[in-house]
Amino acid sequence: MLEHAAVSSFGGYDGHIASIASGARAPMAGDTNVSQMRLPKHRTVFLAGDDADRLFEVLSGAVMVYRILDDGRRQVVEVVTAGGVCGLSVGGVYESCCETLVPSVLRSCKKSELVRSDALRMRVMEKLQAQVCAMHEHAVSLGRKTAEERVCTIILRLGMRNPEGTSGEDIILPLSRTEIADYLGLTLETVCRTLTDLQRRGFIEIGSKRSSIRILNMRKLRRAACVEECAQAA
Amino acid sequence: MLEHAAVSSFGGYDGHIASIASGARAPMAGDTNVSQMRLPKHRTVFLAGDDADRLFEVLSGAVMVYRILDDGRRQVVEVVTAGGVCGLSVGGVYESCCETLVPSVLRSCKKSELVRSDALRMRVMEKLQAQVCAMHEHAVSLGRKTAEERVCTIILRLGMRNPEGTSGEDIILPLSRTEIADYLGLTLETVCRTLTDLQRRGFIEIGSKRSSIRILNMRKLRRAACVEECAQAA
DNA sequence: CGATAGTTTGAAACCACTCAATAATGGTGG
DNA sequence: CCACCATTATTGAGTGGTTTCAAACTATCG
Repeated sequence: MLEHAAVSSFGGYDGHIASIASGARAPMAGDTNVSQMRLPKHRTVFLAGDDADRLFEVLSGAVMVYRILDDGRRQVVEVVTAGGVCGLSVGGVYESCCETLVPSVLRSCKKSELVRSDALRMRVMEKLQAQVCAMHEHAVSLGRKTAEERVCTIILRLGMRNPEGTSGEDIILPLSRTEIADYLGLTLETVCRTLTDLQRRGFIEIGSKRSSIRILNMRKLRRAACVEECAQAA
Repeated sequence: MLEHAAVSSFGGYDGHIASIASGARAPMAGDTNVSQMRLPKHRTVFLAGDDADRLFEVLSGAVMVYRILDDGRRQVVEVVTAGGVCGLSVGGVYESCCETLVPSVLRSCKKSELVRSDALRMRVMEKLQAQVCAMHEHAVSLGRKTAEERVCTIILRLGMRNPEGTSGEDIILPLSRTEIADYLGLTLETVCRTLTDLQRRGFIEIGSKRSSIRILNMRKLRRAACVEECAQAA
């Protein structure tokens, strides 16, 4: 069935992980210095206001980090896939919420480990660098791109595993329309309309399962996304 | 004259540093592993496309990191003040441009130093954490806040050195209207109009030098900024 | 004191949002 | 397996906040 599937897209790779359902909240690893957990989709990893004593590494799957304003507006500030980290904070508590988008495996460790373990620190720092760069990209989208450019950009990013120019392979979106909207700073209606329009113009084809998208014309999509060619696959 | 002055605001503190004018571009530290430079305002530190072999620490002053799209749209993705770092990259070249906003002192080092020096790595990592959190805030502004909320937010941030609730002290903006606009994802006209409106309503007072602003009603400004109280001064 | 860059203000246009209704999907239980 | 329900997605019409284009105004510097 896999109504949600591989994410890779945002920088790592992924596999389908059967979820082991648990409570309504990710089991916190008490005082264990390092622990690993397998979470089903849409499981809260941490909430704004929680003690920010742990750092999380996404081993597989994907999570989103988001904030909610008093009046309910939500902004997904980061989508973290395999290879990324989350759970940073400046004060003693998390300032954002975090939940899985798809079944995911996370490793968490106490932040005090960062001071102790050189290997961990090295790893985290490299991931942080990549994530800062990704946030810059995101800021450009949010600040200066039109709705269409933003939607094209996220499609390209989610489809990045595809070989260059290989229009045609299906991309499974790990995000719902609402989540895409909250990530792109748009409304879900605008996201829908834009997707429909891109399909009408032959850029993409939306699958019958709405979470799958096929790129029909990579060149047009790239142009419409307004991204400078930069990141080449390692 | 100090038409541009203390920045502090974004997390560090600042002093006025007499600039030593040099060429049109910051002198690159050749192959020196670590070097320090004092730059006047509006000096380019690096450009998108440059070899990304160096990392920069802002010792005093402030810089902005920005991108320019093909059609000229610009987005300031980050304002880095004393204590912050810039110059990260995923590939071999910088993807953004960076220039000083005010006279600043920067220390740069070869990225290979990161692997070698444990102290440096530790320091950079901590700064990166804070900057990721700041980027999250910024993403909320760009994605979900109205023009007025964004402008109020940046004023508060630029005035953060002020003791809680001390409305009345002058804040010197290190950014021009255009730069504020490019940082907030707005046009300079909207920034102007919004500032004027905030003044008309008694939230702030704009100095005769347009780069200085006085907060008249901190409570109203906070409410209008739509920020949850979070970061308390250390 | 004139020139230039930066800022402010105005009027009209447009993109994205809001509100609202319909359609499709996915899961549940008979 | 199919009917039913809740959720998610799509489409439409009208509004509004921001942008765009244009013109004045103000500082700053030689």
